[in-house]
Amino acid sequence: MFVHVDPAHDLAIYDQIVRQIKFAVAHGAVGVGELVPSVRELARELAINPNTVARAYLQLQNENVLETVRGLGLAVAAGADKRCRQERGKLIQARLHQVLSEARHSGLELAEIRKLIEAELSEI
Amino acid sequence: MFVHVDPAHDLAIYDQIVRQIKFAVAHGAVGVGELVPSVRELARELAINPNTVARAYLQLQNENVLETVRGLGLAVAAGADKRCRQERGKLIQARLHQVLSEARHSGLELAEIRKLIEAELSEI
Amino acid sequence: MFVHVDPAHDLAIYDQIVRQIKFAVAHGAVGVGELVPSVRELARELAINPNTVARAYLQLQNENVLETVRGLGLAVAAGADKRCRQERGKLIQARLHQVLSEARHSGLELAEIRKLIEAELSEI
Amino acid sequence: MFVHVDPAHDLAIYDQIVRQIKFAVAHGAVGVGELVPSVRELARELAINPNTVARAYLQLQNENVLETVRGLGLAVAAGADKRCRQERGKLIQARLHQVLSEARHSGLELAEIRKLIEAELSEI
DNA sequence: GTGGTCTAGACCACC
DNA sequence: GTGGTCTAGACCACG
Repeated sequence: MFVHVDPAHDLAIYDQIVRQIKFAVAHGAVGVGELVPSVRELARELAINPNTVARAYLQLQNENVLETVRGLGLAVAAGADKRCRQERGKLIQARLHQVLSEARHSGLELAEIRKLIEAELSEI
Repeated sequence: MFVHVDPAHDLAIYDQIVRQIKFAVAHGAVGVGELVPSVRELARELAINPNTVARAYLQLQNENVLETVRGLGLAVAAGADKRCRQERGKLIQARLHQVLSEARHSGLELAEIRKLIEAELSEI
Repeated sequence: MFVHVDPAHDLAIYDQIVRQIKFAVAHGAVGVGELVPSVRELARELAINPNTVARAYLQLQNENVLETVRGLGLAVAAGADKRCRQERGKLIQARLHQVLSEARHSGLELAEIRKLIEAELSEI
Repeated sequence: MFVHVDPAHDLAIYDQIVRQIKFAVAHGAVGVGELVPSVRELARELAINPNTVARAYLQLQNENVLETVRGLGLAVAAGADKRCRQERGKLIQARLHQVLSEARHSGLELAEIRKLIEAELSEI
């Protein structure tokens, strides 16, 4: 399964599931039209409360990532792959913006910031 | 005053105060040994409950940023300025690391990441 | 239950709770990973305000003795047992040091101090 | 002067004064019948609030360590030296009792406690 | 059910 | 005046 969860993480469990499903959809790990695991199955697998999985799936439906296929379950919605990729890009950009602007406001010089960035990039 | 608070922000009010006091200490807006505004005064100024301010101040004491001067109030602890600056640096580095590694894991090419960074840096 | 509180004691109630939880952890009365009584339950049991219990638990989290398990409660953190035992040892040593050095400074002869100690030890 | 005060100490300032006066009396640093510094003089010397000194002196009068000498000030009361020495002895004994009993209750073996004590005694 | 946060108001010791 | 502690009761997100 492409989802794993860490109850000790500060992010809510249902949110971890949401993100990972979106991530999987963005990467094509699950294709458009494919069924995701049922609420009960995923809950059993992750050893968490089914309500938590249901909540994650509900949010994914509200964001048009998943859609119900009557009698079968939930499937990845048409266009969800593209939307997930876009969202991911925007998210990263927004976070990058926030970090860099905070770094600047906290008094670091541009040169110092560049140094930090290069150090991090070379690590990856 | 060097503290302002946004109750609509997702960060807890007491945490906003904690961060801003640390920020002020790191910048020298309040020097070592100086008194910070009293609990009641800051509460009145921010139009929040004194307990909330007290909680923020309590945490700052636990982190050795403030110390009580009995009967007078709370003062910036010795060495707090240096420690706050260091902490700030580490925090920024950690966040930068997280964002960049997430960017990399989400499939962006190094060249694309650099483009985003340059765009953000030039904005600042 | 392994916690009891004396409101007449000069030590703050929340601090009594903190110490007794640490004591229980050090002794293994509650094992690593086990849940401690919920805030509301302990408050009811001790007939005190839930906020007071919450404050004690907050401090125990800051000292890495407890950690939240979302939706379930607070559990003893990994390694907390060892840390609590160490802390207890250091505390006793520090207090012993203080008493003995005060005794010496107040003019008592070594022989007299030893007499006092033997008297106390035989009592225990 | 035989009194010095640390506002950062956790003990209340007035209590620090009380203890040090008693200590001085017990040692004979100030003899029976001798005058102690006036409230104003001591306050100026220690750079603290005169009310604080007054409170300490008040308590010392209540405990019959000092007595007023009309027109002159406060003097060490007759027999105060003996009483201070006795009190000091009892205090040390009580504290020793507390530390040793806590050490025992926290699970340390008698042999271990003795080791700690010897280590401390040899240091002094 | 759980903890986390916030408000409101009280009493205390200390300076 | 100051901070420290405690009570009472509310609302929230999470599982």
